[in-house]
Amino acid sequence: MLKYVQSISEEPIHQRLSDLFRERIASNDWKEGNPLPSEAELCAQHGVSRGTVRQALASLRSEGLIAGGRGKPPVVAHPVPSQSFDTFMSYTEWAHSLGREPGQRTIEIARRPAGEELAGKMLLQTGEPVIQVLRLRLLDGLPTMVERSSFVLEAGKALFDFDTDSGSIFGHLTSLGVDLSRGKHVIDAVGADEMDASLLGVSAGSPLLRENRLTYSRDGKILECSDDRYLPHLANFVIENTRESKVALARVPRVA
Amino acid sequence: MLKYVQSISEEPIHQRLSDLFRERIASNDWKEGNPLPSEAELCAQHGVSRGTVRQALASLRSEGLIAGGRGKPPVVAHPVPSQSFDTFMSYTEWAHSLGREPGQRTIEIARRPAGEELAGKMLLQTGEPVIQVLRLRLLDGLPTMVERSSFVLEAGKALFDFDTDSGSIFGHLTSLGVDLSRGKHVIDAVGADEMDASLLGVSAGSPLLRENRLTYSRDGKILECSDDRYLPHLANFVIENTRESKVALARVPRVA
DNA sequence: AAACGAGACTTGTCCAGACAAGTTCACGTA
DNA sequence: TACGTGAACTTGTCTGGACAAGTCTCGTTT
Repeated sequence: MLKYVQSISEEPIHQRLSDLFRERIASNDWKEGNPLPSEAELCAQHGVSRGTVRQALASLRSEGLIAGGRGKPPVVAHPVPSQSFDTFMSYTEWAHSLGREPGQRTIEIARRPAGEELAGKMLLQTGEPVIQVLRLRLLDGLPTMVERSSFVLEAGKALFDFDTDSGSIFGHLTSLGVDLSRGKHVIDAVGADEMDASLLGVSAGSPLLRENRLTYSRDGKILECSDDRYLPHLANFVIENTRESKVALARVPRVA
Repeated sequence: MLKYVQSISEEPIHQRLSDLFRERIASNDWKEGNPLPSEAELCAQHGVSRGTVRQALASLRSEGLIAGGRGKPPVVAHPVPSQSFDTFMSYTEWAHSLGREPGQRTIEIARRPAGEELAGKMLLQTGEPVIQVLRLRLLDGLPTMVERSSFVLEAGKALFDFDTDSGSIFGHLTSLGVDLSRGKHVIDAVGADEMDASLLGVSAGSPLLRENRLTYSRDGKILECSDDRYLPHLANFVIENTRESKVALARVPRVA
């Protein structure tokens, strides 16, 4: 623990403190429902002023890790399991975080002009070239998801000299400095088409869980549009929400 | 605006300020991408110290409404549309927020002992009585979703003297003081069974979007377990996440 | 034994000041 | 004209203090 704190000691104190507190909660050192030490104690223990301690606690509070009221010490709240941005955005990261082995079989990678529908989704001109990748994704060797990704040229051109069978496109792009920083995910259900059926080993028309994803850069440019179809008995989505802390999610009607 | 601030003037200053700023962003008075006034200006305008202004801004920052870095003034961030807890939890609230007309046809309401599977989900003893409601939900008169809800006795007994055809169970329970304050939603896809098919007017086996919901009280007790099946061309789920602000959501593997 | 109340303790709120670190812009120089 | 340099400005960080408001404990009173 100390090692960690020291290794990043350029970070501001309040952030080191909140990281430390987060870790204590995660490691069950501070147990759910138990009260935290008082602010005065924390000040003395770490040799900082009350404002700094409060700044660290405010960070935890905004994440919903602690809750409490005036007069009584804050208590460790019910932990809402939440995946990091990388884990949620990247299939490979996700599988690794579960201790499973991700895999993929690239069916095709192509450069072609965007059709009308795709161009509309990605806010491109119809006919603008995009890079399209069709892959079957595996989990511990078993077919789990069919991925149809379309990249804008700027992001996708880096894929031709990348072995798409070898791993994470998300990770590869990130390591190249492409800043994928926002995702919008529309989740619905769809019947398997002929391609889905043969790849996933189910019969045509059987229900699949579909995630339509748009990935944005920091400045709001759309970089990727994806249609991922999961075997519903193999993967699904979990959302937790509470009255106190707002969560960015929505159930929306789909226009015909 | 002033009226509003005055009417709740018992609230702390930093909260009134953040409410005011939130409103300015919502009303497009402060436009997306534009920088906010400097902290010094805000202090002078409202006659408060910098700490208080910063406390208000920190609140907006934690909600992802503003973003910015050291040296330059914070800018209004891309608004991530997010539904309130009530709107996400209650079908009736949801429809109303869209300006649509919600409806429901109660197929049955019954008290029966919980089966093994349900008892496991709700952490009850097998055979403990639960109240089960089966309803077809409509949107502007059109069948949209089949809802299978099971309530623990404590919450469900209030439903027998409630006309389940008349509106929101969530709203009714809330008005009775039942504190539904947390939800866990597992989203997957499933083929329509005979009952779903006849109610929704589709053929058996066609793909439906399923939400398995557990509703908790403030102190962590499970009050409701629901299996909602949507016509996927009529409703789906949207999740937005960014690298900066964490979101409570997860994609999880489903154990066989 | 139960109810009440004073006081200690804790958190919430707000202020004023100081320095560090980054940005912006105008001015002077090459 | 193009380029750096530096001052002014802005936000981030941290401190110390003060009072308000709520909680808890324990001793006293009923």
